[in-house]
Amino acid sequence: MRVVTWNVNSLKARLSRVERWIEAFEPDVLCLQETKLADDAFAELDFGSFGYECIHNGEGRWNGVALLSRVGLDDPVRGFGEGIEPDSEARLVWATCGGVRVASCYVPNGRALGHDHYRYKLDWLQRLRASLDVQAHPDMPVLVCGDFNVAPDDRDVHDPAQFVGTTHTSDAERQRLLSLLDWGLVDVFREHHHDGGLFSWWDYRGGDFHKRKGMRIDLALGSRRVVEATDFVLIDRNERKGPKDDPPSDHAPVLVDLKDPC
DNA sequence: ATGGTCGTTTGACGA
Repeated sequence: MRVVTWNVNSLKARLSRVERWIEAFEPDVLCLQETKLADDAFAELDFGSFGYECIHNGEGRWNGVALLSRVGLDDPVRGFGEGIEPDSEARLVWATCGGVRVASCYVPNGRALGHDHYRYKLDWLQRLRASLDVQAHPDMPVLVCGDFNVAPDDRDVHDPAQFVGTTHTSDAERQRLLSLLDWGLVDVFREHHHDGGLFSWWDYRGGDFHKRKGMRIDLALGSRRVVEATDFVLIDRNERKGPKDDPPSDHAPVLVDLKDPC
C-alpha cells in the first residue's frame, strides 16, 4: 500500500500537477494539506474518476486538508474528534484506509516565538496528541501524516544556527512532537534515512531550492505495525522543480510504501 | 546587507 503526504499550497493552483503526479505514482492513499478550498469546491473536483473516495475539511481561502483513498475510506472524522476542544480552523481529518488509521494534518505555522499563533501551534499539537487517544491505538496500524511545521532535529534544517530564536526548531515545538512519538509513533523517513540535508520544503524566495536550503517538516509518523511493514520511504524532490508558468508547491510529496498486508 | 516568491486575492497578508 502506497501512502503519500503532500502540502500542495492550493489544490486549485496545483490541480494539473497533482493529477499528473497521481498518474505517475499511483498512490493508494493521498494526504493533502493547504488545499485552500471550501468543502463544496473540493466536491466539484473529480477524484472519483481516479478511483478515489475522499474526505475534505476546508473553510476556503486558507488551510484545508483532505484524504483520498482507493483502498476504502471508513470512519471519517473532521477535526480532533469527540471530547476535544474543537479547532477554529480546518487542519485535520482522519479515516481508516486499507486497515490503517490515517490522519492528514496541517499543523499551525506559529509565525514567531511568543506570537498568539505560536501558542495556538503548541496547543494544537497537544490536542493532536489527545486526538490519538480518541481516534487510534498504538497497537493498531496508524499513520499520522502531514505538514507539521516542526523540524524534528538539527539534521532537518540546512543551518540550525539560522533558526535560533525562530519557530520550527524551538524546544517547546520539538517537545510537543516528541510527545506524539511517545504515544507510540515513529518518524518513518528517519527510520530509513540517517543523513541530514534531506528536506521536504524549500522557501520560494532566493533560489533556496537550488541552494539546497530547506527543512524537513512534512512527516509520516507510523505506529509499530506500520514501521514493521514499511518497505521504503522517499521524498520526491523532483516535484519541487518546474517552470514559472506551472509552478510547483513549495513542499515535495513524501511517499511511504507498506508491504501488504500491514 | 537586504530581500528575494508564491497564493489568496486586487490590497495586504500569510507562509
